Amino acid sequence: MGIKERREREKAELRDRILVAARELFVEEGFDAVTMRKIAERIEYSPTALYLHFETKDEILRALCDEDFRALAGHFAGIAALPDPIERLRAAGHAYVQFGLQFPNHYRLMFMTPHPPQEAEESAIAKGDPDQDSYAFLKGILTDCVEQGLFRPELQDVELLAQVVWAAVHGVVSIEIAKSNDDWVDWRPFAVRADFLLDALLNGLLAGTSPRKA
Amino acid sequence: MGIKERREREKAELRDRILVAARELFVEEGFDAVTMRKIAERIEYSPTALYLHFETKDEILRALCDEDFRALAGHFAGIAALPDPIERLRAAGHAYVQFGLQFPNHYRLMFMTPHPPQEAEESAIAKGDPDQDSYAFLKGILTDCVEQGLFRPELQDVELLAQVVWAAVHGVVSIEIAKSNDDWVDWRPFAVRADFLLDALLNGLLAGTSPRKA
DNA sequence: TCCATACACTTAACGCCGTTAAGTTTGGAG
DNA sequence: CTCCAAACTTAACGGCGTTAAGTGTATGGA
Repeated sequence: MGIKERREREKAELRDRILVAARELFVEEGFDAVTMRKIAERIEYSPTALYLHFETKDEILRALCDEDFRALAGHFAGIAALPDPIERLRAAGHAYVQFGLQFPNHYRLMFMTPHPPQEAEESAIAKGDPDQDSYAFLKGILTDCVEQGLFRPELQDVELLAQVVWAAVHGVVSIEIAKSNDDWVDWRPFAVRADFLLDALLNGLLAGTSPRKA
Repeated sequence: MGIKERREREKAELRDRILVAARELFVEEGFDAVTMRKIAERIEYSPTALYLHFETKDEILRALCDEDFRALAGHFAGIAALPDPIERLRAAGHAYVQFGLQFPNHYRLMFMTPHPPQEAEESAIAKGDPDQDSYAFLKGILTDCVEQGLFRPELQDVELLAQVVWAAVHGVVSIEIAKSNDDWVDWRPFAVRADFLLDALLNGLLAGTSPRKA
């Protein structure tokens, strides 16, 4: 009795088409252009049809976020192979920053917009798996740094380290997204800011006294 | 002939009442509750009356931002008196962070939301005056740090330093605002994160090799 | 084979939103 | 007293997210 299966397949297909359309709108027309009506028009269904697949618009956005979080994790591919954990950390920082600049609308949705607390995480991302969970990936790198004694000896809390490194890099990216066209500030080039912050922060974390220069 | 003056005074008064109402809504009901209609209801005028004083809703928000930027600068009062520029820098960081946590809706509007580029700055804030312009205040502190040789000698670009220090602190604050109720991460207490990041970054900037601990 | 039904989907509508067009009131100038 | 300009209102437009009610059709059971 493959009928039920076929039905489910078709339903999942439409669900996917909704997400694809939403993502296209996001990329092509920006944050505010993503409306239920426009998504519907793009897939040639009525707006209410979307509600058969998602409870609210917010759920569509959350699903998009999920995909984007996995995409972000994908941006880290290859980095795990670098032998030096400090190099890994730098490379991860660059990958993160590059992701943010390449997909500012997604980044804004993922990291700059408050969302209602997520339901107990049935988020389709395997939490803790570095291939899907970027935060876990970052913690993995920092664990190596700590275990190899690269950081100052009092720095042992990997969770805290991860949150702070993340915050720093997020700071540069999100200011760039929100404020880059604000002429109040005589902005240095983004890449300079990003590299400089990462270098300075690493200098502050590393055990050795001699400043590294990339 | 004080009639014209009286008229202007009354007009300015209503303008102020609009801003006050908008700010109240902001604080009491949050970001999305600030609508033209609710502002109007609060001051007991019709919604269209607002358009006699502001061209668009965005202009109201920009005016609010202006006030908030001055308020932020006010948060730094007293810090300028501290003799040690490093202490000033730390204190400024704390003041900034405290402002962000106390007024998350304002902070979100000021620093986490992209705005159309501002018109040639008739923004009512005296750019460069540390009492009104927080960015100038930060640059002042960093200029002192550089001139007193407290930073590593290759760090001379005060503009870059300001942008990077700001980015770091903004990172912690904005992640807190956007993500604090996200259970994916096992958050360390906010104050710990903020202090740790500031300390680590300062360690990376300072000339001396011995890590400072606050 | 025919019918009842479950389900995917649509049409129409509600109550919001920012904003505009077209009146209405009113107070001071001539 | 009249006229005008400015301040303000009412009514409306088009768009938004979302819901209620109705339609058509494929399907499983008789």
